[in-house]
Amino acid sequence: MTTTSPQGRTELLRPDGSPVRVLVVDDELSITELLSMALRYEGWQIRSAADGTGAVQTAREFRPDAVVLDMMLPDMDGLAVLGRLRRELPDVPVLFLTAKDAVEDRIAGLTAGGDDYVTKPFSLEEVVARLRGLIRRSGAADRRSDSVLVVGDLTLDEDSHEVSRAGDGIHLTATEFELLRFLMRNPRRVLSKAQILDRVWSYDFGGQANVVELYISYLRRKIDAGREPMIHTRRGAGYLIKPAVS
Amino acid sequence: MTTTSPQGRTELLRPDGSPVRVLVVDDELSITELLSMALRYEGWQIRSAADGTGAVQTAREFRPDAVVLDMMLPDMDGLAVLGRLRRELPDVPVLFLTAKDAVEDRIAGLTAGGDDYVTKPFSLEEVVARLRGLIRRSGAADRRSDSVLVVGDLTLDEDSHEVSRAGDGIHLTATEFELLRFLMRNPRRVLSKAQILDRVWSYDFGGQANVVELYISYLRRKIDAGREPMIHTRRGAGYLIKPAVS
DNA sequence: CCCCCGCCTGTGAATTCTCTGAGAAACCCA
DNA sequence: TGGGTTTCTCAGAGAATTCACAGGCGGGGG
Repeated sequence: MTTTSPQGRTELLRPDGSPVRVLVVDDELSITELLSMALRYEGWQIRSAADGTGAVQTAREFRPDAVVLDMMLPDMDGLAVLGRLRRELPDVPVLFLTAKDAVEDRIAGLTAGGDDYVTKPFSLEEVVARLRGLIRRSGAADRRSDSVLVVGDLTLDEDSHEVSRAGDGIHLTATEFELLRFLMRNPRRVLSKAQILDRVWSYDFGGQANVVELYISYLRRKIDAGREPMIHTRRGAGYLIKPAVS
Repeated sequence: MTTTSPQGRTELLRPDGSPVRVLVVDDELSITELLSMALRYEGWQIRSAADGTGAVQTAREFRPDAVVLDMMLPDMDGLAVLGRLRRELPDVPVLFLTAKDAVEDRIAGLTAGGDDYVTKPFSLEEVVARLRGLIRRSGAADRRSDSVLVVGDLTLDEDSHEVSRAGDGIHLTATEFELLRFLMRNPRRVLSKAQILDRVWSYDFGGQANVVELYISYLRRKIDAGREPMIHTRRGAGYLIKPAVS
């Protein structure tokens, strides 16, 4: 089931109307804090654990609808944690966090079961999107909720990553896609460059804030090119997207 | 929930009808005083603390709906304070105060959880507006409260920063927008130039008082242009805005 | 009725913000 | 390993915004 808040954002809910529950497992406090903050903001209920033992314990009583699991934990191997979690909650989808250079083949095998993974350092947009996908597909949330964002004649499919305006397919790079997704999930709302940076770029990004301007520029070329513009600048405040008409 | 006071101002209230509670944390007394005064004027209940330890302590018993937190505290790092606050009050939104040049510093990720920040020196309008936004979105206040101010046929949307009169969109600059917002939040009430200056301009503004006249003039051109005027001068007292049809 | 003070507004300059081209570095896939 | 793609830095151009200054206007007290 989905519901629309007054701000116009759509939230995932469980069939019984209660908030989705997510368990976050990572030994770095800064990561669990960051994720907890961001996921709570999605309207989800969050519990966190710092090691495998704690994870299994918490899972038993919290009964989460999804788990975010760092593969690198102090007390036991990620696979072992996964095994015990599965004994506890056979059907819960898991989003793995892995180091960039980690053995991807092992992960690949694991995600065959409908799970998914992101590499550190990740962007929050990425984590939230993957998690939404997992929860949606697991059936914990109402299945009718779909994965297509629409603003005016612009559509973005979060599953297939297809974007089109007025029927014309548009090719976007990964970063462009995430930026557009963030804008489209907050239509008609001014988003500051800081907000965009925090959400779309990795948490360890230390570069110039003008990458946001740059990517807005890229998006405009692809999306607004020769059409009625949908992406608008609010000088001194940020950017927003809205349907072309009105 | 929102309610309208006898003076015609709309106030944010918690679902149970009690006033919103805000904790202000800053080591400079002049800042906490300034903020406390301004926020009390909004009808909110304010408590303040001068350091991290005091902040956590006060938060524990005061249970604020929002926190204003200076990132630069004598006893501990802003992030450390944040962590402890979060342990105490997982869902409370935080408005960070940061020095202008320290923005890049370690603000990264902070706005991701729905939090927000303003740079010093700030204007009170800015702080109040951001705080209202945070509280509104956090759900501490009734969700029916929305982000659109209306006076006569003039509307101002705080989310999209859009302004229109009788359906015609009007483009305002950042300062014009803040001034109009202040006027519209106090319809039919005379606001002195001093009040406006204190509220809309940064607290360290050292310029000529006639910027207010100047910006009123700008607003009139854009809003009253060729229409029944809504912005009125009370010679010797100040300005006020009210619906055109008296 | 006149003058003073407060208010209005045109001009222009300094500043800040945004956009975008060019190119280097990292990345990806074969 | 090699070429195409993507990400990001740097820097200059250009535009928008802010603000000071100063002359003009006009309301209303005397």
